[in-house]
Amino acid sequence: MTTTLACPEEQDLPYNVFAKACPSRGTLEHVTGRWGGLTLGALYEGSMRFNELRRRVDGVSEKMLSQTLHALERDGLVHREAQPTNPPRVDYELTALGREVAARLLDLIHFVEGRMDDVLASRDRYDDTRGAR
Amino acid sequence: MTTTLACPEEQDLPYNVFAKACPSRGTLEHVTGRWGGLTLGALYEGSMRFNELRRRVDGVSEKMLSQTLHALERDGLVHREAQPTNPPRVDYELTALGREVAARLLDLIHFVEGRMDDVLASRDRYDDTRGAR
DNA sequence: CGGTATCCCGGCCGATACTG
DNA sequence: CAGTATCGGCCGGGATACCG
Repeated sequence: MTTTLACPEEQDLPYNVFAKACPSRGTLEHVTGRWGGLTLGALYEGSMRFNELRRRVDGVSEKMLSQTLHALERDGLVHREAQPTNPPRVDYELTALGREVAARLLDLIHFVEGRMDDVLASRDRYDDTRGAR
Repeated sequence: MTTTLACPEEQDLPYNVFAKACPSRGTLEHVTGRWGGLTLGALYEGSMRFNELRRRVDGVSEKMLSQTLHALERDGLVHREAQPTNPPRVDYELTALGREVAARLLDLIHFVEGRMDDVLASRDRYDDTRGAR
């Protein structure tokens, strides 16, 4: 690298996702993974039960939702509250840290949703010029 | 859903990532995918050449970087500028749209990096109580 | 340098069945 | 309802070889 650092807040932290071995890369993958992002986004609306969450995150299987929730709970982003009733009732909710992460994620999600027309138009142009080949 | 909508800017757009078939989900996966996010983050620092990018995004293979760049270019987030010199020189840079996406992504990335100590502490607690089982 | 083509393995993930 | 267990397909993605 030369001296250019256009990045507005280039931090000098011990963690750096760009490094292969940095644990932050793993957490980022939990957060931005196929189901992690949608799960955090759904829980931002409020506490939810397992099957409620399953319906909200269209297409997720029981197994993947379970795995995803475990990973997020382990990272301290989701809190699991089980009531020993019968039938059992378990509620999932974001922790304070989870809410901060989810807010940033939703900002990204909403932005992308809002610009999908541009994206689809770009795809058409790309496919027209390159696909003709 | 009931009436609770805690989400601050619940939009009424034609695109909704939570729906399985929505194209925005695909774009979001390009953006937040394993290599997509890091590639956009790296390019936020400025225009870069292929191998420069490869070195910056530690661990990415030629094949995956190539695939990732194609997907991002198709979605209109990255612009590819090839100069027909010899040896060839190709520069990649973010489009205006790409910069906006990358800025939001970096906000998330930096936040996660900054809170990794909390995350790692949470993991230790989780593994202590649950792993003992 | 800046890629593409091919091979192939591991693990992501869905489907199904079962438990408390 | 809220999961776990197990199986198997498929494809993400690394390694290698090759091209302009």
